[in-house]
Amino acid sequence: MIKIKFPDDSVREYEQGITALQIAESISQRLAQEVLAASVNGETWDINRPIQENSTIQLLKWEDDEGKHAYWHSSAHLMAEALQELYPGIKFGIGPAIENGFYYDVDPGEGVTIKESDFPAIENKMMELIAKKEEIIRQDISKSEAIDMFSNRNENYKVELINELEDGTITTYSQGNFTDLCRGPHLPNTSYIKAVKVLSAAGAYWRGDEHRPQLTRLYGITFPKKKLLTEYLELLEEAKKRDHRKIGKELELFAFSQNVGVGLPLWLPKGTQLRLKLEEFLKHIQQQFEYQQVMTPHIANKQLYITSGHYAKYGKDSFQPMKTPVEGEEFMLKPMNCPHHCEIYKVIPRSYKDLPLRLAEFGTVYRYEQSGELHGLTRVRGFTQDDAHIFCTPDQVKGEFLKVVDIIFIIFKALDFKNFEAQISLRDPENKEKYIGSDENWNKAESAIVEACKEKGLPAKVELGEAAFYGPKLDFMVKDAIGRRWQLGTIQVDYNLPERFELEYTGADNQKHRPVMIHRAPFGSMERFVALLIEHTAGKFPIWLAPTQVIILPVSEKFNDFANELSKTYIRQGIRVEIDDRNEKVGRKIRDNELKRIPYMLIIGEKEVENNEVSVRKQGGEDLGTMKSTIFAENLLKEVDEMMTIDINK
RNA sequence: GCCACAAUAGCUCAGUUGGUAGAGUAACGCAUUCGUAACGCGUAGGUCGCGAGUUCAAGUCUCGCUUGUGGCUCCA
Repeated sequence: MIKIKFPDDSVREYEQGITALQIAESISQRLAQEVLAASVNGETWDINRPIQENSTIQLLKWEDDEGKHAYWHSSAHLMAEALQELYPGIKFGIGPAIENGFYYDVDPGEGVTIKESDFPAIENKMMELIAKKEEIIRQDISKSEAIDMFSNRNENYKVELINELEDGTITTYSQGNFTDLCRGPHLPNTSYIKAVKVLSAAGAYWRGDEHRPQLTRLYGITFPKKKLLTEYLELLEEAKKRDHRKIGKELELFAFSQNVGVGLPLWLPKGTQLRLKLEEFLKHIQQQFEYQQVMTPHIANKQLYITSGHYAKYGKDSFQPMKTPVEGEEFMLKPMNCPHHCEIYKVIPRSYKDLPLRLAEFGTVYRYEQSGELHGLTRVRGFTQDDAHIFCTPDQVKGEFLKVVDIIFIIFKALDFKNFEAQISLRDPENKEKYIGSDENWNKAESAIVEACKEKGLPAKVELGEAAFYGPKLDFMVKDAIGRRWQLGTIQVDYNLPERFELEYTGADNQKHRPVMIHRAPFGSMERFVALLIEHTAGKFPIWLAPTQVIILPVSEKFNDFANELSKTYIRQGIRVEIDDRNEKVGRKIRDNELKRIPYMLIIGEKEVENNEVSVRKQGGEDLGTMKSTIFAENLLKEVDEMMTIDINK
């Protein structure tokens, strides 16, 4: 007999060799039906794998990430099995479970492509295999056996993976005629899967290396109930409605023109209004944090980027230098603001008393992003960073870092960005030659970031090898409507540029010292931030940002003149007003659609005109009754003012 | 840049096996007019992304390009 301990610390005794599934059965039939995987002494196991010794166990269901993971991982195998039947000779790469579903990278062979139109056939084959209720069987095999097995089947991708594994740790999972190299865990059989959907096909380089063959990545998702699949697909449809590209067009916020060029956004009047309010908001905060605003040109002599080191690294992938009438003279569009700010630093000799020096600029930069990378406002070729560079002493780094984190928190709170993730990007210790700067400086910078996060109680994921070539960074990531992660706020420590630009300050010891530079952009870029803001709010902006704050509706043509006068008065006071004077030509349903993104609606009829009043409805339909038009304006301006003015001491 | 898919009126989309280009909505005009659940009549709007090819005939088939979309790689 062995002792099995449960999450609630209760202990039961079972026969040696019992499985998690049998344990579940001993508790309740319902549980046995729902359990998908089990955590055994902290390791995730198949539920039909015999347990030989005293263990701590947790039964994992669909609601548990590990349960879902096993479920989707088995689904990936199921799709692979279906593909193997439909495309003889197909070779397999890797096929993991992901956040929503799973994928499998496959090489269907020379000249064979798997297209969207083939998806139904794949789905049907999967359903067929499910109906067979095939057992999924785990097997330990030796490295040489594994190599033999997969070599015989020409599975060169798998053989490559096996070669990197240690003998004695290799397992395979089989179902029907399909056997895959796999660590598991998996479902006991294929019949657990009830609803399948192949979602998309995409190219993916083998092992993420663009110099290696490109495989076909098939994305799919499965569910234990048909209804869950339907709901998921509906959710995706709903999410599409929040797409910033769609809303940006509908609300006339921004546009693109092929004549201007791909990836170069045109900010329309309403979008500009929104963006300017955000800039004003950040300027106000920065003022309180003692930043100084600067302005620099959009181009610079190529030499500036040779000095900064950027030309060597990015020169050939950038917008190419432009020539001048002077032979040999070349200028570049600026891809970042840092070198310009370094030059500002150097204009006058600096003392330790000047530090920290915080230079801020809404700086527009141009980067030649790969054509396939461009995406709405989130990835463009010309964009404006809410940039600032903090020049400080090494001792001030941590303190300044913490203050920047505060600014980012203030912004995310004011705009209700709750689900952000923080990521600390450090260098890859295996590949130090990829980075510029001394070991000592890197270690200092990296520990400053890690400590600062700890002090702020900010749970941050640490990623090795994700650092910029000049220094480590802390990024804030936010998800878009369909769950893609985008980097917004960023704080980067840089010991490199001060070195290259030979920046100095005179210390209290009357000696020259090198300052440290912190790059930071709380929004990241205005373009990307606005994009994510649109997706988070679905275009229903808080009143201080709303491109249109008030819409005036005269109920009849007779009152159009009054409405027009009122609108002019409001606009002069700085309220953003629109008139809908189509009167009753337009039905309420249309108006509701049109108005759902506008905070206030003012209805003008006979009574209102007589008394110089407005009947106010709030976004969503709440009736606030009638009031003097001047009172409404005063209240609105006061409300906006309060939202714009953040007191950092609170 | 690579893989897959797409492109028809300002917007959302239909257009069968190749046979002269359609709807809704928005815009404009006339008529109507008091708290909105699409008033009526009318007008205008398209080189079917661009360029070749096949054909008596191409929105539809083939090829190339452009732009967009979902991924991969990249992201100073």
